[in-house]
Amino acid sequence: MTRMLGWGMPEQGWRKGPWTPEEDKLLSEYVSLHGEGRWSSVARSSGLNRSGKSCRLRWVNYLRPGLKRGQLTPQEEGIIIELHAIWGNKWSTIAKYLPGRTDNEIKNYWRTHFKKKEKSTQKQEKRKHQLQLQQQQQQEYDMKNVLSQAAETSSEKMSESEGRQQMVLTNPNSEEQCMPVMYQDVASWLDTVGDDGISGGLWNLADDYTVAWIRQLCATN
DNA sequence: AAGGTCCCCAACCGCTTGTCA
DNA sequence: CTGACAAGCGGTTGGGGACCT
Repeated sequence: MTRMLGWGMPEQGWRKGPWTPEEDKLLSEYVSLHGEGRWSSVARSSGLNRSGKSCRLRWVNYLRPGLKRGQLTPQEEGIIIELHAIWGNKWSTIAKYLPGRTDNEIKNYWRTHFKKKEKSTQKQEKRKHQLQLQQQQQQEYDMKNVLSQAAETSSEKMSESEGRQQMVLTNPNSEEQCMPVMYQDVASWLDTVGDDGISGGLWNLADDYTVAWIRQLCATN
């Protein structure tokens, strides 16, 4: 069965995979003679056994004159960060502000350089959550010990001075009702740990230029 | 040295949008 | 208005090289 693809040509027969130098030459010559556009006729007339889609992609991302090759500059990286904050994954829109760079290139760059940072941030969040749980469990455990001791001496009320932990005993046999009213602020504790421990990872991964740019962005926002 | 893992990037795929008869 | 086709876009995949164990 012959399946039709988006560009109105049969799937059978089109070459796929990496382009050869000969194919590049054919495509470049054809486009320089006839101009960009009408990609399906490029596919038919140029002698290339490639779909129009494939021809367009190859031209736009690789053969088009004026394309920059190689690593993005810190300035370009900064522009990407800033524009992505505005437009999200509108790669072609972002690409318009980076002459010589393609949407595909920017998209790939974002995925490899910033997604991993996002991933590491997620790991940090997970770690933080686990620590919170551990902290909570430890406090509950401590609390049970305190309660069991307290239950021995008193079954009424126990309160400590202001600004410190406070708890209310209603029924020593019911765990739920014995939950403390006030706990130490776990988040504030995590904040103190976070500077050189938990949240340090993101900035270790980010290069200086990125950090500088993000700081600059934060300062302007 | 060899096998495994990670990273980068070219290319493909499917969906959406624009244009025209 | 509608359907067909062309073109564009963003997400995803897969190959190959670099790096690690």
